Amino acid sequence: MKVYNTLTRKKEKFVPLSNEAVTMYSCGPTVYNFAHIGNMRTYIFMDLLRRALKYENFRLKGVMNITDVGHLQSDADEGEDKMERAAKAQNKSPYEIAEFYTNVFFEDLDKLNIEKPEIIAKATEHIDDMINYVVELHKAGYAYETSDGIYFDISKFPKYGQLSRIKLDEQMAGARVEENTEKRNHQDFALWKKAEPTHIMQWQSPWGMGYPGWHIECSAMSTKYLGKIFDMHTGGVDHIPIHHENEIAQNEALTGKKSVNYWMHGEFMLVDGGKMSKSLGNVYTVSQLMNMGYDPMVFRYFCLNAHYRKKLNFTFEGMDACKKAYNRLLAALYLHKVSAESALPEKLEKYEKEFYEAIDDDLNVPLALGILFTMTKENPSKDYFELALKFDNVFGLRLDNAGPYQEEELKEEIPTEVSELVNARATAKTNKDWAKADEYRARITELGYAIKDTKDGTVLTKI
RNA sequence: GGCACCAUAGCCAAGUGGUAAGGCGCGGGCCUGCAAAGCCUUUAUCCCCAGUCCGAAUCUGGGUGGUGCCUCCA
Repeated sequence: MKVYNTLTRKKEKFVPLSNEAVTMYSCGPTVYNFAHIGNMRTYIFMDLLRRALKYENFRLKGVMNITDVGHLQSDADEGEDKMERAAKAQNKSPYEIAEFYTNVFFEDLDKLNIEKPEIIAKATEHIDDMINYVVELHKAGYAYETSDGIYFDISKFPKYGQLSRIKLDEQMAGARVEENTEKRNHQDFALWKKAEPTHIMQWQSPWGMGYPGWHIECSAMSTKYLGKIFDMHTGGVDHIPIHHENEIAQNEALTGKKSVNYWMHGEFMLVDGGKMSKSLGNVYTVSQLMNMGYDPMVFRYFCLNAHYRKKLNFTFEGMDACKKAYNRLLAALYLHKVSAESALPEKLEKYEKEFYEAIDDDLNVPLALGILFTMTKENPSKDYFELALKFDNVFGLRLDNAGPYQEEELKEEIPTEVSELVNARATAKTNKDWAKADEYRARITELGYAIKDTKDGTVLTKI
């Protein structure tokens, strides 16, 4: 498989360190709030990568972190802890908050048919590993203590900035962040923070009570489960400049060796052409989409329709298009499912090869979807259905749900006024009184229902 | 100010040197009393300018426009 490596900014052939299993670390959620659809896009990307690797017969050892430790609002060492703020707002303990949102997160993964990585690592269960890591860095001279914590000394790691390709001296030092005067370098980041007595989540450490910095969490846990050097690391593009840069510094300071061979990042999802943000009120969750009548698979399809390294603009117009496309896809596949015919082996081979090449080329899933659509246009054959299911090992679109095209069932009760009109229209139709029939239909429409005459009878849908 | 990405039909989106996948929509047709749904079918020369090449959406240079990051962030 060829994958795009952020480190080299090139597509490279993927060669694992070991034949046993691909070692992959994926940045997971901070569980202080609902994950939104932008977050989920990144996990869908991770899932596609995992599925594609499996399709190519790699075995996997994946780790995903659950950040259930509070981190500060800003790296400027001020501001409130996110977990604590949520806890206060909901009058619960941080652990309750974390548990609640962790569960919701996994439910969302399930809804979107995202496979859980083999190992799920909670930050609060790895505090000792983090402390040990900080101690090591401190001993080796890469960290120093200030009045409020232990910081990583960037100047001791000259390679800093290799992933994002920033030049440190060109950054606007302190432009939007209050400088912490005790820090030796502007980019130095906290490995461990000393806690104020009021801070709820804190642990005993060689530096008194405190809590870990965000970046050390991922380094400690990836090292613990995957070793100092592993194959792949995934995350969102926003993590490139700070979080992953810091991880590299932490991991490589001690070994002097490249810690991750392939860095892969999923692009952002935009909403209406701009950034998703709570203040703009354009943040959606999977549950909200479901309440609006969108099956989670429609959202997954929406994400699959664009390459993972391209920004994807979320609009409801786009979602409607995908909803239709997805439903038609299932309907088309159903014709193959119920067919007893066989397909020409050379055609099956051709589609399978095209699909493989698309996936193999840095996960060109949009192209692969196009291939699937083209295949469904073939004369119905159970073989095409079987092949589609094989493709679905990568797509994860639950194509086995293929069934005859169905109108959405009305979830609510139909008002008697409407059902009476439906009956009256049926009578008028039987009497070939078209004027009356059309009049009834117009009134049904006014009441918010659409009426369709199918060969199996009249169907009502909500407008 | 710095870094990065992007610009393909009405919309979404593949394609990165050999003559524009796929989806939605629109138009046309079949079906229907008429509609709707369904099915069939049609629909672009690739932001602008200059250059390289037998040949460029694809490479180079210069513009213009958009987005993200540089602060927690998927």
